[in-house]
Amino acid sequence: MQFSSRFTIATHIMLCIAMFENECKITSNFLSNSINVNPVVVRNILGTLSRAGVVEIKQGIGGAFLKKPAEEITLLEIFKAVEKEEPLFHFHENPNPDCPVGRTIHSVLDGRIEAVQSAMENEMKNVTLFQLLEDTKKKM
Amino acid sequence: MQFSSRFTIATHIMLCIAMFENECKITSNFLSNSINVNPVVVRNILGTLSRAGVVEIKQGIGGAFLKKPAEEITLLEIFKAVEKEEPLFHFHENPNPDCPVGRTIHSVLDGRIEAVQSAMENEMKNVTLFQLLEDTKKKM
DNA sequence: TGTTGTTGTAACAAAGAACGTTACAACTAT
DNA sequence: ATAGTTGTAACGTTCTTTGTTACAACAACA
Repeated sequence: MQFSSRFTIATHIMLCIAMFENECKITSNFLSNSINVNPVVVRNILGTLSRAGVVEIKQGIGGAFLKKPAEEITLLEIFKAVEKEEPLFHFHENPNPDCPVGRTIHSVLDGRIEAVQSAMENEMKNVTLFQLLEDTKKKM
Repeated sequence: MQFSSRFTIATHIMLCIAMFENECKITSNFLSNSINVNPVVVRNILGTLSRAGVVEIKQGIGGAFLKKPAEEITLLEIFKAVEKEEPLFHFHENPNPDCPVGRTIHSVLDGRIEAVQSAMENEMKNVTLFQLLEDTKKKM
């Protein structure tokens, strides 16, 4: 199991916008060239980022811009924009209620699973686009 | 994206063994009845748990047993037994080395991604089968 | 007003993963 | 030998991911 590459692509998109929005027009072609992926893939992901309220896209004329300061955009926001809102773990659906374990497995495990998911999300919440931008500038 | 139900099924299996191994013979049929899933699915997962060294299976005669005390078996061990060893996030493969962002995106993001994965794994490492067993007994 | 460069989206295809199922060889106590 | 198991191969179905073509809708601008 792996998260789809939508997340790393979306992060790449956000970084490019943050880095270049004042230098040139960021079109889906520009982005697809940096990411090396089909422009339609970029446009779709860009669309979800726009609906999530982190970027603004100029229709017709073209161009993408951050809708918030990079300091206020976290990895978690990007992640949630491109991943379906669903529990991280797929639970088997119909454990047998006649078995003591089957009857209780959900209530025993649900909290633990949520804790795992929270741990993951908290880690992502602590990383901002601004930090990634600084890291990128340092490595350029 | 979701982790496959193999993980919750495997945990269900481990809990059943821990709970009943001294009371009755734990066969794939017994387990499939509690979990409500095909016996072959159980046998496959039981096989990976056995290869991971957490259970022992009696061939021919049948029956599954814990190979370590429940206190020493963590959710992480169960998780790793049933999930492929691969990075949690699928990175887009060929970012453009001629773009400053494309050139550095890997080195900027890899560490952050590992931190997310570690956060998840640490959370799982802190839960033992023994704790789940106690929780189950309380709720019975 | 027509042209040009965009975005948004539908439609399709290929590949892989998840899950369920049948079938059967191999094994072991009795 | 029999009966109850496990191990595993072989399918089939469904869903997700990823890439692709095609084209309508849109907005600046000559």
